[in-house]
Amino acid sequence: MSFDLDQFLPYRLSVAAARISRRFAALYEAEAGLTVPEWRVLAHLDKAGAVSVRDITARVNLEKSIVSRAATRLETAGLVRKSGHSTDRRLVALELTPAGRALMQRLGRIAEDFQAELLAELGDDAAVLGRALTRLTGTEV
Amino acid sequence: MSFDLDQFLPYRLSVAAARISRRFAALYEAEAGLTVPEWRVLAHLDKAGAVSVRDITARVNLEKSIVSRAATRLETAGLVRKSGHSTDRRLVALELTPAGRALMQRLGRIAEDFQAELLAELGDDAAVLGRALTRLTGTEV
DNA sequence: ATCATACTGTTGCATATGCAACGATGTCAA
DNA sequence: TTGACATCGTTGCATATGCAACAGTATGAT
Repeated sequence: MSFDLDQFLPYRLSVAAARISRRFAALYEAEAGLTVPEWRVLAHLDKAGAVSVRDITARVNLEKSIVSRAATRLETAGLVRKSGHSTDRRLVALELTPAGRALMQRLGRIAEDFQAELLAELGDDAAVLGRALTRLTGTEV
Repeated sequence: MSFDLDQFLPYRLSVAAARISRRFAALYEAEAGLTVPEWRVLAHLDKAGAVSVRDITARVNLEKSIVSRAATRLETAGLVRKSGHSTDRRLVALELTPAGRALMQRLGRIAEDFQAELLAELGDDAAVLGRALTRLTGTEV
């Protein structure tokens, strides 16, 4: 018997992730036309305060070049402020502007509503899905 | 309290899918340097026989332009043969060459081994994960 | 103090993607 | 039959990505 792509976990994960990402992107599209990297950087800055590109790279699973470019675009859009690190001058300190914080306030609500929607669709399976994703992703989340 | 990206399902799904895809790509990298679209087209042709670009597009969740270009590359590599459809001349009939079939034989085995590895990592959660992915992906798998 | 080495963030470049034309072909009603 | 309209696969173009190089800065041994 031949190989069945429809039962192949990497394929199914990839399709599911792409669909969910699209659904979510459609929701915040009206609020702000962000790319996925821009959204991740924004969300991380909201939680972490002033951090470097390297920190973001490590925490949100993105290439440093992608983080760098996303940060530049967000700065141009007035959502993020770049400044130099006090002691280590190689580092850039990124932080949200008031406009960035205001936007994340709205996006955070949208994201939480969407999360609730997904959890409702998943019902009892939600907890196990979470555990499975943790296992698949490796030790660190 | 602020929004937590690490608990956000679209993010976690996306990260997990990317990691697993990388792991799998590393496995078949040695066997054949395929892109993900090329791999999907190959796998579908192996199961479906002679089909059109449109059929593949519908079945493997890829843009038609991506399928078209992947098919062209696979043809250049001697893995796929393109021919005209007998009655509807708009359609292209794609099918594996003997070399393509031979490659899929090897890749299918690699994929099944990898699947088994993933299932082992997931343990009891595998079944629930499958069901959750089906729910998230919508009605059709 | 000096030098080799490592690290940070940006940029260049090749490639992949998404979307909208486009030419070619097919369908269907009048 | 003709002509309006739909469909198929390809291609052009703008943008996003991944990787390697790069300049600037820090670190640590001598």
